[in-house]
Amino acid sequence: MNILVVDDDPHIVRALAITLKGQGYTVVTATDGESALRAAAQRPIAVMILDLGLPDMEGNAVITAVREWSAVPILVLSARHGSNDKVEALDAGADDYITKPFGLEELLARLRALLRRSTEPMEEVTKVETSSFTVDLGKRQITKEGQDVRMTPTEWNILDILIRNPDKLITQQQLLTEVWGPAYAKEANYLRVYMAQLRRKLEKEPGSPRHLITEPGMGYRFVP
Amino acid sequence: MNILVVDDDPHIVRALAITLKGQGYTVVTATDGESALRAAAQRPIAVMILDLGLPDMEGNAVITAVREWSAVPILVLSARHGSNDKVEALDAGADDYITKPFGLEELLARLRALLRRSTEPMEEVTKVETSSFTVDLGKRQITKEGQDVRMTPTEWNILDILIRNPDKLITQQQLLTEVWGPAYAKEANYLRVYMAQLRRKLEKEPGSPRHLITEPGMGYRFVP
DNA sequence: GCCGATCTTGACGAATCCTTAACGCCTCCC
DNA sequence: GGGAGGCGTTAAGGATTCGTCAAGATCGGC
Repeated sequence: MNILVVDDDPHIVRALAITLKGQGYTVVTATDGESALRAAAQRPIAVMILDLGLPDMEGNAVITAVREWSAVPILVLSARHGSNDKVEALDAGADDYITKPFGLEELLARLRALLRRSTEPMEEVTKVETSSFTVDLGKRQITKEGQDVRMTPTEWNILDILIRNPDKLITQQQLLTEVWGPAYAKEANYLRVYMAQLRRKLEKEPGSPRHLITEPGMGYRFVP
Repeated sequence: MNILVVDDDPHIVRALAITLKGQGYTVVTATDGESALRAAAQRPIAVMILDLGLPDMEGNAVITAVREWSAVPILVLSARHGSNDKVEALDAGADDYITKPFGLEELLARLRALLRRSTEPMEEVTKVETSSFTVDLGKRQITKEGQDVRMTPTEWNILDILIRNPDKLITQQQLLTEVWGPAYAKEANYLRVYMAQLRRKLEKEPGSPRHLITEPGMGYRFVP
């Protein structure tokens, strides 16, 4: 998680960097607008913390330039309390505005709020492809030879667990307790029935499965 | 664009409402936590402006309750300047925090920043066409065989969610909580009634739908 | 205060899914 | 070689869910 800190005062940059690193973030720094824009272009940035009093560029110009091509959240630091400055920065594309001097805790909390919102819409890229079928975990959609394959809730539950743990052995008890509840931990019959159905729907040769593998005496395994 | 204003002081509510309406927003108001939650569940809210000094509930409790089922941006107003209050509110799920007294211009600018970010990721999927009907999300207009089709608010809410997620399975709970609020998560009856109405209005053969598909036991899916 | 539109609620066959049992195959071990 | 246990397959019943209809309740506008 890269955080870009831009401030012309090296002391502030260093202090912020230490604090942020202590929180587990990776920190990238810049002391002027030019290098800030370059740094932002070089690597993926999760949040940009931007001081408005830069030597080479008007602060709002930096915001506008970044917004030309990126939607990265921008948190503005400024020594100016004027309402006008805030409005201009926010309307230029900033997401938040704190006036110096600020509390570190507040800065971190606002940072978390921004990160929460920006990483939330990041839907997990959950598309798994095998030689005979494709599964889109997000859409809950399965395709086999161009055709959509329908799944019942129980079938989907089982498949979901197996696919989210590729190549990993899932014991029968794990599957049973996850899908049916702990009370059914010994109903291994259910698994046989449903694994057979899954194979009939997904495998090219259900008789000799290549992706939904049985580990005799142990459990099942999904092999992409 | 609905904005929900929550404050126990009627003067502030009225002043804010007038200002916001002047900006072209639609304003919904509440003076305590209970009614705020109810109001938020009743209709789609674009932003929630929340005062923390409510008579019936702890302010952060309101935030937590809303976050149970909605990602709506929350802007907190508070008379308390303490850093701790800010951190707690932000970590509870608020997106921004302004201390009273505040400048109206700043409030509006922060509001714009929140709206920009929450509506930005909304892909411009404004027009969807299928073999039997056309939907214009922006104009809220539906055409079937040259004829305009009328939708009730609830019908539209459901259709809107489904169409904005083409091919994606939407759970019954998702639909119920998004349209009716989290308290109705088990009223699967409603969905059956409304899905039948949507099909009667949109599908060529409502008996065997081709675009509004049921996934038994799970939910519904819109297939273009 | 009335009327129309919309939303809620209940009930009923129909479709779908889950459970259960039976049978045959295979492997492993005695 | 035979038996036991685990596994795959199939089919039928019972349980759950779905689609449909209609009537009562609620809301909003005139």
